[in-house]
Amino acid sequence: MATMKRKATINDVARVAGVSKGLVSFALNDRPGVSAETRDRILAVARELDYRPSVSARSLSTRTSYAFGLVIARDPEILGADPFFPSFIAGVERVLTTEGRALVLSVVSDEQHEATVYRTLAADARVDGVFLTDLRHDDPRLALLQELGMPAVTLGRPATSRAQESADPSLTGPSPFPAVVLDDTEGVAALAQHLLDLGHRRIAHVTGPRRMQHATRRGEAFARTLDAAGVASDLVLETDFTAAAGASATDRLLALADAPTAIVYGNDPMAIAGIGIAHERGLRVPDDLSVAGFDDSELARYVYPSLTSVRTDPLSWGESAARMLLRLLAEGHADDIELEPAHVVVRASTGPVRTRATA
Amino acid sequence: MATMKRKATINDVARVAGVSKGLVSFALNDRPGVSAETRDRILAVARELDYRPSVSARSLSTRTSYAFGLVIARDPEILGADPFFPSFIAGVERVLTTEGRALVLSVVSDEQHEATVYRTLAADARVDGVFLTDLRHDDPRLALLQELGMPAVTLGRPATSRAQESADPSLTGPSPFPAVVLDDTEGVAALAQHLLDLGHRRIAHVTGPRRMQHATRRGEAFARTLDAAGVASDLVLETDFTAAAGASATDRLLALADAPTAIVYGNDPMAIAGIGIAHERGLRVPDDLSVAGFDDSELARYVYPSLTSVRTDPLSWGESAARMLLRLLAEGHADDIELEPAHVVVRASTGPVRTRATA
DNA sequence: CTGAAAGCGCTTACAG
DNA sequence: CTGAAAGCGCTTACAG
Repeated sequence: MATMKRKATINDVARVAGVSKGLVSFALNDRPGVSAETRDRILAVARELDYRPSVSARSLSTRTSYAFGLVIARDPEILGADPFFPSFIAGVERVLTTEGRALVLSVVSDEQHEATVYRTLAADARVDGVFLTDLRHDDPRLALLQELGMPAVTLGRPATSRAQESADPSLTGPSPFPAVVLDDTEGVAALAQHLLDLGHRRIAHVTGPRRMQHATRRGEAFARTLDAAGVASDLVLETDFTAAAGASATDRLLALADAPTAIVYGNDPMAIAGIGIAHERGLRVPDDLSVAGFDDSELARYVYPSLTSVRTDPLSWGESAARMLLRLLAEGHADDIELEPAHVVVRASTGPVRTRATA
Repeated sequence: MATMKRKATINDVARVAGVSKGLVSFALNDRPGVSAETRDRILAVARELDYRPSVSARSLSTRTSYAFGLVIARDPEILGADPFFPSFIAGVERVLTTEGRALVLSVVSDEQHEATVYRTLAADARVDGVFLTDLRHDDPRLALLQELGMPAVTLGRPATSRAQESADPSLTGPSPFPAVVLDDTEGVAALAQHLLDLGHRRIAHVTGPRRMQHATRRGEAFARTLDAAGVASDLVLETDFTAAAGASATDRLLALADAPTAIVYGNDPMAIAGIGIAHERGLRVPDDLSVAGFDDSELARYVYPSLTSVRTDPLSWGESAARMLLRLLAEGHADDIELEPAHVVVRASTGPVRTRATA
């Protein structure tokens, strides 16, 4: 196991194997045109020398970086509070490491800076493709990435689906990128129904930023379910996903003359903060107020009362997205993927409406 | 603003400026030997052409990747629950992006796989240096990175400080790397004292994995403070930092005949889970049980009761670590940095011991 | 102060 | 099936 002083290069392999370095390259990238025995010999030598192709040399030749990018435009505080991204990233990693790809991560605190980061990533050819999360309405990144010629995979299908795309594909359609879709509307609708079944008739929705498509989409699914039951769906508050915003939204809702008996939040941290506010006001959960979160983070099961939430699966979302991006680059296109839809996990924070003295 | 079809290369700049590409390179990297006016002309042309040096070409020439690495060996679930890393990463990013560096992130679920990742990062020359977090006792990464010749910065100083290093620097000392230190012992000691002052005499400590140096270090600081007050410091439970582990540790502690009146946890999620268990058992916090966390995550302020915690500052930790790694690479060495020590943030989850009927 | 040339370690037509 | 050569876009001694 003598550690070699200098890293072996393709020239070393060629010399030892007694062939040209071009042939080594062919053998290693198993391209046709190398006899079986020559290839075997070359591979044996490569293994022997512990040869690993230089990424930067390959990159320069092939104009490929062998890395994918993820740009997250969220405030650091929110990033830390919301377990979605760490899990998503872990899923991405799980696939990339086995494929010899690296993940280049960028965190920007505001969406203004975002474009600069993508441009730099593209100009420096740092990454071969990117993951697009937190899709927004009329998301400027779609056009930007197209302009940059940067392949991408979106989490969720942009609002105007590719199916409705203009017949002329040369026109900039709504989404030029394949999507890995996890239907959250079903879970949201089931959650709304769950609350209706418990007798709630005054239900509030504390959503994420409206400019994000998933917030709007979930909001609509939620409202539809309430509407279908003849229950008002006007109690909607928009937040930035922070626990702080969740807390203050809860405060406002509970101060209402006609306060809700149930509140559904866009993520678990906000719901947990909501429970905190309820307790502070002397309300019992779920006797006086039912509360539900979203994403079903680890903590949901352990807070008191344990939190009803909607389980998405960020880890496998990450895995699928990574595999899709690999496929997109290898084959030039990739079909949309549908993951298991989100589903409700009922715990102790939601319960039947307590019968009150009729107003 | 006509978008150029082909990216400008150094040759384009040289041609337009009427000089050799070598001179362009000198001017851009402002090295001596270029007259002021020539440099200005070259820079003007570069700007005009929107020229950006190719990272892979530079990398190949300089054997530098212009990227730093962070390998996290934690289970995805824990990663998601613990806000430390997202904030730390955000801090790192804040510095790197302005310096034209990228962050390559790797998440591995177990420490066995860790070595492979570092070796690959080094063999592929993916990164110029790495951040070492969650330092362990006799951490194998120290020797590994030395063997690989990979520069690094550690979060916290390895247990055996560099000051105590053997006189012969050629021998593998305890830590060959500079450290950015955030003293957490002070905050932990202050927290212990806070509980003592409230009258607690039976105080438990639910720590992170003992193989991690910060867990041991904090544990010692905690025990020292209790010992100095003549209070037993034997109630220590080790966990893996998950909320699940925090919950079960709490369960065990509260089932004790001589159950603690206060429990301190190694991170906030565990403390929040602890509050959950206490409530489930019909205990009131802090009347029947005081609870405190660590790291002071956003949620701490919004749970009920709001959580006393120890505030470290992952964001500036990340910033400092990034700056230190840049300096280490630029100048070949860097001095250790001491950040503001951690301090206690007292909230509603800790309170005076309730007088009980004496047993 | 400036230019011409070699080299970093690969890939890829182009010949044979 | 194999070799020799050019090229990717930089940096860096080496000359002048």
